[in-house]
Amino acid sequence: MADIELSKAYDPTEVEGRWYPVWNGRGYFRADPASPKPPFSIVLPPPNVTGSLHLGHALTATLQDVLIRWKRMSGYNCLWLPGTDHAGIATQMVVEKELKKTEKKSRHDLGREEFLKRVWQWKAKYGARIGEQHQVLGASLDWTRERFTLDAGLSAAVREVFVRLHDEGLIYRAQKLINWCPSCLTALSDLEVEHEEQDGKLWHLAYPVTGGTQKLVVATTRPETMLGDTAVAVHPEDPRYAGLVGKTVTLPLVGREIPIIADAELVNREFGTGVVKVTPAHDFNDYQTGLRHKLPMVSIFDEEARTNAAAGKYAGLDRYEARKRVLEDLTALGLLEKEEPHRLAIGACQRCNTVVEPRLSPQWFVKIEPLAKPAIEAVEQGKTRFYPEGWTQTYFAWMRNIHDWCISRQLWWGHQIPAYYCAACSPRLSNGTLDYGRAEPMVARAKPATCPKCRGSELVQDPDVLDTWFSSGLWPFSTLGWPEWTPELKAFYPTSVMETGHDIIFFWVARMMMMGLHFMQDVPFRVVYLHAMVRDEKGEKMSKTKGNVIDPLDVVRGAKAEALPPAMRNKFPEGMPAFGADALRFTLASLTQQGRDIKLSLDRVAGYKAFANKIWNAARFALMNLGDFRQDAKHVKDRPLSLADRWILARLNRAIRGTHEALAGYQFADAASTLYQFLWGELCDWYIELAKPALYGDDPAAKESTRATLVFCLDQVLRLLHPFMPFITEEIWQKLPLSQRAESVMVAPYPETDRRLEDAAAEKEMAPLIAAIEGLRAIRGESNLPPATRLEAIVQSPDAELRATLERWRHYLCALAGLSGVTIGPPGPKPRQSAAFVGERLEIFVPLAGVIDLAEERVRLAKEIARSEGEIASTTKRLDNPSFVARAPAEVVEKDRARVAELTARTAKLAENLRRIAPESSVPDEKKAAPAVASIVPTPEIAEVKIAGPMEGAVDLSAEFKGELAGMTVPGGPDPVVNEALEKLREGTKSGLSPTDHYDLGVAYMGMGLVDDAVREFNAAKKPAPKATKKLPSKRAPLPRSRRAAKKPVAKKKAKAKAAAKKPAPRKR
RNA sequence: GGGCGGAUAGCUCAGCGGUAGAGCGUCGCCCUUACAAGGCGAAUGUCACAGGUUCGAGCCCUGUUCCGCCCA
Repeated sequence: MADIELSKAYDPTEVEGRWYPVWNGRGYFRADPASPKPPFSIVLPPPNVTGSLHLGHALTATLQDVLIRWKRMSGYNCLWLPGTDHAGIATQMVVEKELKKTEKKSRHDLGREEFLKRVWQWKAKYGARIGEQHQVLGASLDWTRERFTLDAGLSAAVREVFVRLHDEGLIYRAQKLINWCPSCLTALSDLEVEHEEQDGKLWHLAYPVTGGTQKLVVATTRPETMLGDTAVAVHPEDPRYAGLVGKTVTLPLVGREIPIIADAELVNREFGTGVVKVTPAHDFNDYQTGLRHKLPMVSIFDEEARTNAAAGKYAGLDRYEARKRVLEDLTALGLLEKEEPHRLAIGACQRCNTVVEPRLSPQWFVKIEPLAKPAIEAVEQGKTRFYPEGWTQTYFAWMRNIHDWCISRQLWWGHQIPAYYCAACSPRLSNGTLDYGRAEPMVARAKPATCPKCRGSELVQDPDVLDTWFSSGLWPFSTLGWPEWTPELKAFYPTSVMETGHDIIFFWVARMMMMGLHFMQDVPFRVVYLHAMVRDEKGEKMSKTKGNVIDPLDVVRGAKAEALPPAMRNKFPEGMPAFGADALRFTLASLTQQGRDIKLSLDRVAGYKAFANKIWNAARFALMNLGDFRQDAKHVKDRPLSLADRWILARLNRAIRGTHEALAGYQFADAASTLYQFLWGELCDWYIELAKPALYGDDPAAKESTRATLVFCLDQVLRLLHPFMPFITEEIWQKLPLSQRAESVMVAPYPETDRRLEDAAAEKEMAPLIAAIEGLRAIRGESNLPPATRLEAIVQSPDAELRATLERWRHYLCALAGLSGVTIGPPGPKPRQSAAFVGERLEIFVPLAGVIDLAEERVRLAKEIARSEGEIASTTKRLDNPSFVARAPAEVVEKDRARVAELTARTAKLAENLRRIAPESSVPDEKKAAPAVASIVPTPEIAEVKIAGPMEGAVDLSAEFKGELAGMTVPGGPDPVVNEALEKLREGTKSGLSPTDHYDLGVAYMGMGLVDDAVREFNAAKKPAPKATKKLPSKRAPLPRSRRAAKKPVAKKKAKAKAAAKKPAPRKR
């Protein structure tokens, strides 16, 4: 296997292009309804057939593929069913626009049949693109079961549902007020209207009371609709208008006499004048009022929202023109009393953004309440669960307040309504065409042969089509063959998970719930996972006009600059690099923790591309060092393993557990982060480094165990990662010298936790090693020592067992910390002029005065001390509180006590070391070690008075402190170093301070707890002696003592170390 | 008007009672033969504001202010 060489850098484009056809060709994506394995199914939310994938689709594809691949590898019989939606209005509009552009024709020029032919052509041309894009993303969809909402089968299902609901009285036809788009010329459901608050006006119009001089003033935002007023309403208990109810007003401009009615529901006494005009044919509230009071309903607009004959002399105007004219004329008559600014919500068509016009027209409706009730109960009973949970309430709120659903659309592209009219006996309009509004529909699965009434044989189908969501509401079962009782339906309904964007919870999720329960007597899915909306990195919605749309395929395959939208071109003037599908998928999965928006930053994608490269190189390292190793049947734990081997296997087991738990809870980001952390933070950063001595060494047994461990870990982690990064994992996995290999990682079993891999002892043993290595690296890093400089270290520990451990693994220490040698022993004489690391139960010294920058080392130690003391202070404060000790759980108190003890010891050691590396001659004797700095802390009061913060600019420190320091005494004993420094300050030497002075001053500051100042002095001590004045760092003035104490300087351990060492449990949920 | 989500490091976000975290970015030192798409080290936070509960509060409660979404 030694011949296997990977290229140095991972090239996603080359690799990703190869695998999809292989997987698909081998039939891995195909579900088998006859399989004995437990089923797991997801139906892909069908994208618009003529559209192209955006990042929201990529997110959907990623999350679903993660679930599907995970379950497939876990032994489930997985069905992931792809398909597309005919998307009625959207598609028809696109094709109409194209038609206008290329042939300058409208759909009416072509006629219905010809136009539909064109749409089908369009579908044939672009429909395949969705599929191709999913393949680029690696989505393991079962293409043999691809569906389209207008397929014959699905259309049959739609007709069946329509007829059955109609027979059950749940679908009816009625003349009702509906939302109408005057541009799309169709009815819309409530959901397809988008409300937006705008600045508008409120006009006060005076209506003269009939037969008198009195006027009623109504307030309205739509004065033009007064032409269709059929009443004015007041509140029944409004004293202002008592006595007027029952009288009439004469509608200005029109001359119609209309009643004054009392209606407590419609009228809000506080709003406007307390008098409301009632236009039942053009306002939903007024419509209800009209029904309550049996008012006439006068429609004044035609289908394009232009005034019709009912508008009298105003007929033929656009609604806004009509408004203008009405206002002009009312003004002329002196009936416009007032005009004031007013915020109002405007409803606009979801598709074309035209302001919708409520319109009275005959439409088909679904009586929704009987369908909603079971859908509410199913969720209440937990038959379907929402993730994130919060959506449950949103779902309930909508479902409990639901209105009948207008399902007919005056479009051509869609499922034509299976209702038929007799051409012979149906009423006709004056122009001779059939009057569908009054005709009696016959609902049937197929066109009836004759009219049951007149025996006429010419029947015409209702020209309207159904709302697109009507057919998509059936998607979870219509795609499985319903109304036939197919094996697929039996095996895969209810589906396991519905994963989609939260924006269509009402449009789609709710309707699938209702339809599924009604026709399948069971919920359509057990779990609904609703993902956030993908936005650009600034949180802005992606839109073509903003030019910030990111095409997932550009991210995957890269794009030339000129092919990018403007915002992207700015970011990538040289063109967008190919990040690869794996990187995009991993990014999207990692971002799912965010709230309702996902801000996609391409920097993040770049980061995960680097991650892919990291994996690639880890594998490359392994393969280069495997020699002739081949995995055999022996379990990895049956080999003689090194500590590092045992440790990484234990960590692997935790990663397996973490991944499982995260996926089971739909915590995609947690799973991704667990894998990222394990692979990079543990396998690469630690294990591979620890493995090098063995791999490069001469011990064949050590080599063998290391190789076995490496291969085992890679095999397992590649499988774990496969659902997220299918391509790179397959590419590498194929190259591993495994004993029992499946054909592909995607059909290899998903790793399960294995008790044999657990090894708490190894983890515990590694902890001090890692701590020691990190300590040594910190010393090295702070002194800016190049890695080439080998160091000699002395480790002292009172713990014999720990000493033995270190002794045993001294080669790890040497290799990873860059040591030439290490002496391990019990606490004893400390080497002079050495850097020191104080860990738990061990101290490390690096006694190379010539190599290590002792000044840097002093700063480092000072900071360590400060942190330690800070934590001691806060913990002690807590322990000093009697109620804490009394009421807090014993283990918490005990933990705190232990922590204080540990930190106190640590501080003492650190302080001692700080003293021992004092510059010049102030190195004290080993025997007469001065007390730890902590013990000479002066009282805060003194410190507070003493140190005024250095101001900006040059300050003569000695002058500033002169006098102030004169009376200072340091309680806790005469520290010669501190006293000397203070002495010098008191003298106020004009020539400034020597490095030693600065150092001493630093020590003094430390003693006072003034960390910033101390650090500043230690830094100053590193520089050559200054001139007369000393420029202080102009950073910020130190905080007052009290504030600073509140700051919690805390010893921060790197998370890596934390994960690697003590804390055994990885982060959950 | 009702409801929901968000406000934590420069940026994007985890954390939801017991010592403030990650990724990216920043700074320093290194081209150490898996990886410079890299290694090692470092710095960085009045956890929006104001009250309250608690021995203890980003975390729970009550208000407030911003930002965003949904429904009427």
